[in-house]
Amino acid sequence: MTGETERREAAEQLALTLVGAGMQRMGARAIAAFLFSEEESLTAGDLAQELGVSAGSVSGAIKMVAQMGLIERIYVAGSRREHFRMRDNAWTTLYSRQHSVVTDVLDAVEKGVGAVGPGRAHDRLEYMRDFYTFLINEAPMLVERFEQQRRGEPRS
Amino acid sequence: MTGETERREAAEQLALTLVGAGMQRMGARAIAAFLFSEEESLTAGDLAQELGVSAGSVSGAIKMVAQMGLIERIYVAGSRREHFRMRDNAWTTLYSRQHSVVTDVLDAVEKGVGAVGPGRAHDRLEYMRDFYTFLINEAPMLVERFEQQRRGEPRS
DNA sequence: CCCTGTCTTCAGAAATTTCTGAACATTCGC
DNA sequence: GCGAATGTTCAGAAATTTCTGAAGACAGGG
Repeated sequence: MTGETERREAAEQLALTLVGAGMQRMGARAIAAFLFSEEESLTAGDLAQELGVSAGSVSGAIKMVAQMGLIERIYVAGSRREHFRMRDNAWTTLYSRQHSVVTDVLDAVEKGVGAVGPGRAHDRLEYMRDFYTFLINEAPMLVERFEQQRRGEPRS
Repeated sequence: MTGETERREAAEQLALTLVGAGMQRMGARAIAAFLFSEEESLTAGDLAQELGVSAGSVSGAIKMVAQMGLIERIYVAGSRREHFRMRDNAWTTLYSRQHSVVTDVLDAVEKGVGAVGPGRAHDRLEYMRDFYTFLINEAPMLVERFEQQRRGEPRS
């Protein structure tokens, strides 16, 4: 049975790598806390205590990760607080959502294709457009395939 | 025939969306400049002029995008300057490289799996590990598939 | 060897992001 | 409706990132 300290350190370590991957600090710490928690759900107060930060920071972090689709609110009878838990499909959802940023890029590329005449730049832009379009089309199938595969071999 | 101003604006616009996608500002502006350039290659000086920034900034930006595998140095006879050009497979390369950050995350998750006993946290960590492992395995095939498909229908 | 053109490094300035804390809003039980 | 518990907002402080400019390193021609 491993210690509480070790668990927290592993959580902080994961948060750091998520920051390295582009996520914002407090959001990363929050999602790591959810991921590593043995509780069914956490409240804003729980998080503030676990992370040692102000209520304001927690409010912002929760809004962010909820917006990303990683956590959801659940209703707990007899509690006035807002309880949140990590969604089961959080990571596949996150992967699918990257699409919104990819479509933004794609829009900008399309504008570029329209803004330059034939030539090297035009060719490069077309290539980029084609690849990102391909990714957007393929991602849902990829996720689907993962879920099927996982259903196939349910437990380790 | 579209104007120079329009081309620059489209480039800056794309740079901004890349920043939104997590890339650093000057690196994004540099890669956009390469993408939109009609020249075969650009030098640090060209970039400094095109972007209106200092030589120091350009040096850092070039190092960054070269490190990402998006541009490569080419040797131009009779020129003492270092010429760079965007690699043909820049975007597929970039996609494949994301793996290094994904593997970092994966390492942290592995540590987490080891650090918690059986329970909810353990299950969540395993799920996350399985999904990211799946992605890492699938990505090369995805890129391969794109390239094959593109070879099939060469030009629009 | 020196000189010139080119690129890199790095300390500090500037800009941006992130966090806090306190005031305010909301909700629910009574 | 009132009061207590909980959550949100926002202005400013703190921390971090990014850019610049000047000094220095390096390479090649003469």
